[in-house]
Amino acid sequence: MLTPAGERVLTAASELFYREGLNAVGVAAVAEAAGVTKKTLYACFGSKTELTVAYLRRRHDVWWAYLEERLAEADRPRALVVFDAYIDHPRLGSDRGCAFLNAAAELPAGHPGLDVIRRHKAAVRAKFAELLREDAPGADDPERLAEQLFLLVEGAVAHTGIDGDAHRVTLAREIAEILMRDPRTAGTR
Amino acid sequence: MLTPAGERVLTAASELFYREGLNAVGVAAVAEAAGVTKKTLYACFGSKTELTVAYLRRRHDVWWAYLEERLAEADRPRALVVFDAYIDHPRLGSDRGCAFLNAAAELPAGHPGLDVIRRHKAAVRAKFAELLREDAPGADDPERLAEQLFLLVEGAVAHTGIDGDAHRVTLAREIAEILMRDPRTAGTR
DNA sequence: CAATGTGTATACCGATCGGTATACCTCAGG
DNA sequence: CCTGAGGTATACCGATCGGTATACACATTG
Repeated sequence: MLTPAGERVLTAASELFYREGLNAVGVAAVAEAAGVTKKTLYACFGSKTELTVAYLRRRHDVWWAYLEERLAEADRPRALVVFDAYIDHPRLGSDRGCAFLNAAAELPAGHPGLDVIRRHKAAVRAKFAELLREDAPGADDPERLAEQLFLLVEGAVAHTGIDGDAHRVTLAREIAEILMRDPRTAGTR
Repeated sequence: MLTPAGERVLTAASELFYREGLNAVGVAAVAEAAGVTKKTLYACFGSKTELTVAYLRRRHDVWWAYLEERLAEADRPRALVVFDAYIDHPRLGSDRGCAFLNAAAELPAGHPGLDVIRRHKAAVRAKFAELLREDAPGADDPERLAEQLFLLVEGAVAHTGIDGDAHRVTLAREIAEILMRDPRTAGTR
């Protein structure tokens, strides 16, 4: 469990890390933004590496909870809801693109944050497969279609950081619609 | 024109910036890798910002020349060659993903390198449109299909950095093939 | 009451950051 | 011959990096 001060540190870190980048933000800046001393920051997180991991985990948890919420009230087929969740999450900024792809671009090999990122991406991909299996039990190759949808959404959010808006996610959603309608997407010919 | 020493600096910077990230590599490390003093580096490039811009420009030029080379000897439709160029460029590393997306994740707002990145991406997108127009003059909406193919390749190379290999580019190529074959991809219904 | 945990404030550590200064070398071209 | 461009080597600058040390305040809780 995080102390109240630790919670403020994590909130400030999430904001700064996403907006400025991991390497561009020092622990002193995080502490000051949280209204906390460096000592408190290190008492709660131990190191910048662990704070980075906590930031990525929190980001995943928040987005995932929102996704599940949207999925619960959606009608079939639900796979497209994943795109919607990327487009209009109310609290997570999107103008700087995907926080996980951005972090992956900065983290050195072996950084524990990379595992969090890979697990997040694997979870999204697995969710696509789960939704496709449940909503269209007779589909040719749901695993393969899941991989395709995953690729689409990845590409869209990747470019969101350069564009400054999420219009390509909408485009990706349209392509996804086509793929889900067309039996040939399974790659059987 | 660059002096021989300047050329070595740019080569070393390209390698290091791509492998380690822009913010993780200091000018001293670049100079040492190039076998050059910092003074020479600054005589040639003036600042790390300008060196970064030169790195991005060079990266675009090298890849673009390779793309044109592949396109010249390809048969129609040539749009898929863009995917191939991403998959197997012999000299540019691909295990760290797209150098431009990675750089965009690190550069602060207002950095001149961002313009180089946007121009690079716009050039790729325009090349798709050009190829589609020339190879399939009767197509419904080549601009829209170009946008879709662009999105696919962007997504694939974005994830290449996390995967460590380019297998998703191959997947994107397969989806592109489907889209190019199907008249519905123009989004007319 | 005392003790523990959570916090503040401040100063410090060695290392590295981007960038500059001084002094010397070397070699091609007028 | 000699000048100037393109180098090298080294030392330095103030700022910031991640991380630690010392000392004090204020609660809750046993």
